[in-house]
Amino acid sequence: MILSRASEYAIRAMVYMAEKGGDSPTQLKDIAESESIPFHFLAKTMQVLTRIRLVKSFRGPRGGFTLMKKPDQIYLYEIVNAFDAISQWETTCILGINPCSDEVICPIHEDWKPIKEEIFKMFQEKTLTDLVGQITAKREKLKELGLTG
Amino acid sequence: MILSRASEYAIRAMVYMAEKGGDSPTQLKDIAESESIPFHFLAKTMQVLTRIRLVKSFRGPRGGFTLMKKPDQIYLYEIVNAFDAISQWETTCILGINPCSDEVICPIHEDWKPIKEEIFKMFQEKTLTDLVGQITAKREKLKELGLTG
DNA sequence: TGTATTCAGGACTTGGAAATCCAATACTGA
DNA sequence: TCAGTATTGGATTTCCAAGTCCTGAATACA
Repeated sequence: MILSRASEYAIRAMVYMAEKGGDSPTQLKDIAESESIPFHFLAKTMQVLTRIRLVKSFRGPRGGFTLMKKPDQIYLYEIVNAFDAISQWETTCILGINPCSDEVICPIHEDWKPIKEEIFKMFQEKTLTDLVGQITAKREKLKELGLTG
Repeated sequence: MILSRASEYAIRAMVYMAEKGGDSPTQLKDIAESESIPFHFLAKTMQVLTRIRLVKSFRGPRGGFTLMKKPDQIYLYEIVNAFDAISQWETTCILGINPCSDEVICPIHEDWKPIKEEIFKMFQEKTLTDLVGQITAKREKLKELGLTG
């Protein structure tokens, strides 16, 4: 809706890794199955995360991925911005009359700006640690209520 | 970014019509040229607005479109929801773990919910009248500063 | 050293939004 | 009634995100 699939998958994959903890790498196959993410698509996604050094990859048997920082040091903003260039929102006009800035305002700029900032703040303050455990909890509740998970 | 092209175009087209005022219909060609919107695409967009009775269409010479209500009675929400089903956001999970509700919350639900509501409120409160004049003003300023309009 | 395992990355396909094209219809004014 | 004008709506194309496939490269361990 607001985020691309790649961003959604990346967040969920990293939260999953944070939940597993430990020093041994988490494998793509494991993540993809547990999180119901298309394997090959997740592979691409992880390549990006590796390139921007949010995760470290290990090839070969017992290979996989590990987080490069402690979960409470990994902010959602870093992940999301890798795929959705969220930082560009700053100057993107909600009505398509670009660019938008404090100098050249869009008709609903004054209303949209604070909202935009709230979204930024949300991604900038949330860390993986804040999400640990909650995704699993949600899935269980969905199952309990007989809704698709 | 948040809205589809169709929504953006629809808002701009209707604001343009509101600005012209008068009783005589505004033509597609006129709107498309003034707003730099692809003619044929706008045609489709206007068809939708006609179907949901936000505008009335007239065929033939001196035909075109007129607003079905006074500009201060036309809320952005009505327009946007016709193209982007914004009302469905209510239960759409920002991390892709659908559905999301107050009962089954997404990991960042508590943070996202108030933001979502602010966005709703913005579209629900803003009318065409609130935008009249401002788009033109913005374009002039962009031109003045030598930026693309 | 050989082989199975795992990620890397280029090429390709699919799906849906965005954009285009064209024939049909409705209307105006002469 | 006729010619010209403007919207209607179905069909098609384009574009990009999402998803798939395949070969190659690195690694562990027997």
